[in-house]
Amino acid sequence: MQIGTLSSASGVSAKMIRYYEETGLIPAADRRESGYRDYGDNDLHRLRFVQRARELGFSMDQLRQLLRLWNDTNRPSREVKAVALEHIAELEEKARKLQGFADTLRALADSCDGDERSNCPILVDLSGGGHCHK
Amino acid sequence: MQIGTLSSASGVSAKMIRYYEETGLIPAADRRESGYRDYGDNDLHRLRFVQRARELGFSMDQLRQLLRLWNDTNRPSREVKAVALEHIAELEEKARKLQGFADTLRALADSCDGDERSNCPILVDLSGGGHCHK
DNA sequence: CCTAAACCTTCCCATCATGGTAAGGTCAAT
DNA sequence: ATTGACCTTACCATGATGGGAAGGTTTAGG
Repeated sequence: MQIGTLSSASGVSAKMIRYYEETGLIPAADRRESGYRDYGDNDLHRLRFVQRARELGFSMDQLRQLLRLWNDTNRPSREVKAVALEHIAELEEKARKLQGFADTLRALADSCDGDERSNCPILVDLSGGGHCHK
Repeated sequence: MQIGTLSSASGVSAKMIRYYEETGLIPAADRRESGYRDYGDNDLHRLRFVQRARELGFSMDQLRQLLRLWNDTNRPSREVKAVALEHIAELEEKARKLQGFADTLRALADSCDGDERSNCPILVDLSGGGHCHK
């Protein structure tokens, strides 16, 4: 299978497949005489795994861990669960932070009339209003 | 005021102040004969505004909009509110997406024993388990 | 057999916001 | 005059991705 076929079948762009190889996330592909990369079903399987994990927001570092565990059929599920839980904590922290920003802004927006007049509590707050004693 | 003083007073690194100038987010600073940048209170005020908005997750593009509105004391508050609401929607969408990832993973992690045995539903799912008829 | 299209290869550049570092100029205090 | 703290520009790096150029390969059609 050529890289284009693998790309279509896995949903990962050829560009990214080469990048994953270059950075060692996946092993270097076999080459034909022409220099073309040549893949097999196991490569497709692995790349689909990578794609699924990326869709779930795992970083490439976490993917490296997951792939190591994925290759080792004898690793305890405890280790996999630990990586997953760590990632869950990161995701939830990021989500909370963003929602916090949204809530802060929402409160400001609610206090802004949003009409043709120029008075705007949003800009006043961003300017440091309330913290400035001048 | 030199750039270091402005940096301490605003909480924005000197590096980023130069970058903001280079990309046109803030106007080019006055220069002394030595070539040193020279700032005044208005610059500090503007940079604090920028810093507050960055803390709230506004992109530099949105900041450009906000600064334009901030400079124009006669703009209707409607325009400011529109930028804020747009950003709120973006933040909430990102937060929802991350929380969705977390929920998906949480369900997988809950079904994983996390013990010394190797059986792990998390990896099975990431491998495409359930979608593969093979 | 020749050509054109559709592949593939490597290499370089860009993103966005930020940090680091290096080589060199300036200023203030000792 | 020296030292140390400051400033300047210029370049490189991040992480994950896309874009494009310049050139080689393969395959199908005429």
